[in-house]
Amino acid sequence: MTVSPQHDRPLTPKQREIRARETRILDTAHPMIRRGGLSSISMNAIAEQIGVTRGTIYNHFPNKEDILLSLAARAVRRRSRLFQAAIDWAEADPKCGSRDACSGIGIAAEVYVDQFNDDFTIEQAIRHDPVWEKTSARRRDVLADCETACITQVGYVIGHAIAARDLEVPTGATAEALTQQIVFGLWSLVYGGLVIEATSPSLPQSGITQPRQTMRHNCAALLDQVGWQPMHDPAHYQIVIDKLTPHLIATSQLIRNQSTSGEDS
Amino acid sequence: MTVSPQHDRPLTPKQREIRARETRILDTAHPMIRRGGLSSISMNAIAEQIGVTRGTIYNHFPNKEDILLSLAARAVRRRSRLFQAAIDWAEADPKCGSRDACSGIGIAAEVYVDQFNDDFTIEQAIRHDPVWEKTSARRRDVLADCETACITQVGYVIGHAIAARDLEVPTGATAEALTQQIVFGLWSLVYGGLVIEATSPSLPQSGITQPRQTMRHNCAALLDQVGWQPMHDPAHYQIVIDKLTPHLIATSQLIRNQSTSGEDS
DNA sequence: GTCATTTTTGACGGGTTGTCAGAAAATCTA
DNA sequence: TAGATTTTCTGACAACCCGTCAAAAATGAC
Repeated sequence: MTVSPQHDRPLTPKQREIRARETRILDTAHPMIRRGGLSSISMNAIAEQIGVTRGTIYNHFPNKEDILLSLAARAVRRRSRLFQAAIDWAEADPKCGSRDACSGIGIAAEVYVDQFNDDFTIEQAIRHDPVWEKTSARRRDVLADCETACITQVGYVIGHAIAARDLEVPTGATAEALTQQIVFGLWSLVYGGLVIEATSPSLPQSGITQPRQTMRHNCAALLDQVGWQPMHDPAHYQIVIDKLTPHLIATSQLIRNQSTSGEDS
Repeated sequence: MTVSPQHDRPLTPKQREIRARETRILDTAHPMIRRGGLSSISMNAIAEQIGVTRGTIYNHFPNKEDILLSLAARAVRRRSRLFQAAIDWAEADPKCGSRDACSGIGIAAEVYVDQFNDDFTIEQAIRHDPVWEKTSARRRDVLADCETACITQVGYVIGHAIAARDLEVPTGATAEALTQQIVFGLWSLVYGGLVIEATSPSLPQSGITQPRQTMRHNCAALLDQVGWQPMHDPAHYQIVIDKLTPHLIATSQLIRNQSTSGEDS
């Protein structure tokens, strides 16, 4: 917002500094979550840590909530890259079919929650109206686009499954309806399951002792129910998990190390 | 609103007033959500509205978060009563089997979100660590018990289904494992679906145009997959929805009007 | 080196939470 | 009923935090 739209002119040192600071703010805010929880993020603390006054931060973000929203957009981008890694991995292996790619995305979601737990926390935090209502519409749109991209990845896999005849569209139904059902089903099952696991202390008390395994089982049940070939084979599934998980963890490391720069808005 | 007369130890007028105030605080805080959102709840506002100083409120609750937690416990109790209404309704109708009772709980969850939307909001809000970490352990336990009660209701229905042979425990598996799978599956599907519906603006953009219908469809698919008899019949399901929903809405009205007193802790 | 422009500052006003010593009220006792 | 004791309430206080804005400082063009 403080940077004037200069396209051809080389950036002046000051402009460079300002642009870099946007990233620096986010890089500073993010690790605070791990150290002191979400509530430890404050304009004060961020400003102090990067050696600048609060007023300056407000030149970049209109409020704290918008910083959170930007962090959330980053988080979703990371998740999306993990999804893509799973898809690529499955497509590269001739032994893997479309269904494995789909399962792989589920595994990727699990790895994401484990490897980028703070990001997962952020994603949940920004949903809450005290946060949400203060955010700017522009950044909300950016986030929505990131999320749509994630959904699109799942849709892509489903589309390929239909094209490959692994998945039959029932007579009288449309591919869109089927896609909607699967996407929303898996989304609810995985997102809901992981949120419940992360935030419901009464889980073991309620007889849910193995949420992850149960979650996978339920996803498989859903895919079986819509007739996604090949049908669930626990042994094969376990092999996919065992081989894909380390790959995704390595990818996580890669993502984490990569510069967080790029478009932020 | 009036506490049942205690025989052994008559309450002094002052004690009565104090005890009643606990309820009054909650009754005052709750409607603030509808008016100004969650962020409009403040010790200041509550104290002012019931004609007392902030200090007095702190004699009842150690902080704002504990008030929210108490409201959440109330909320879960309301949901539980709605669940029970659905179960009772299904058991009273000879045309309804165990599976209808299970579906009924799902309908009840939908009605709960629609009729007690503020309560649903509260339930989500207290999960967030900035809130959660400030709450007292005692009240957290109370809440956990309320939630366990809800889960137990679902477990009860599943147990009856197994007993009635509507649901077969697969050879090599235990009833506990099957129950866990169904409970966690439905919980994730419904809770996740409703949270996504309520907080994800990118939903239509992502091709999810009918979240509720899709959600029901997926629940039915899950129950079909585990072989819960009778198998899904859209027509019959619709009849259950059409008859049960008004009943549950009426029950909601009843619950809403009923005194919110009782154990609060 | 000058001067217009951009950027940063830091003090200000308004809010919130939680505490606590002292005031007030209620209850008890004689 | 009057005083003593206990309980309860108060309101000021300290410590945060947020967002603004006029004035100061830095920048960079000429």
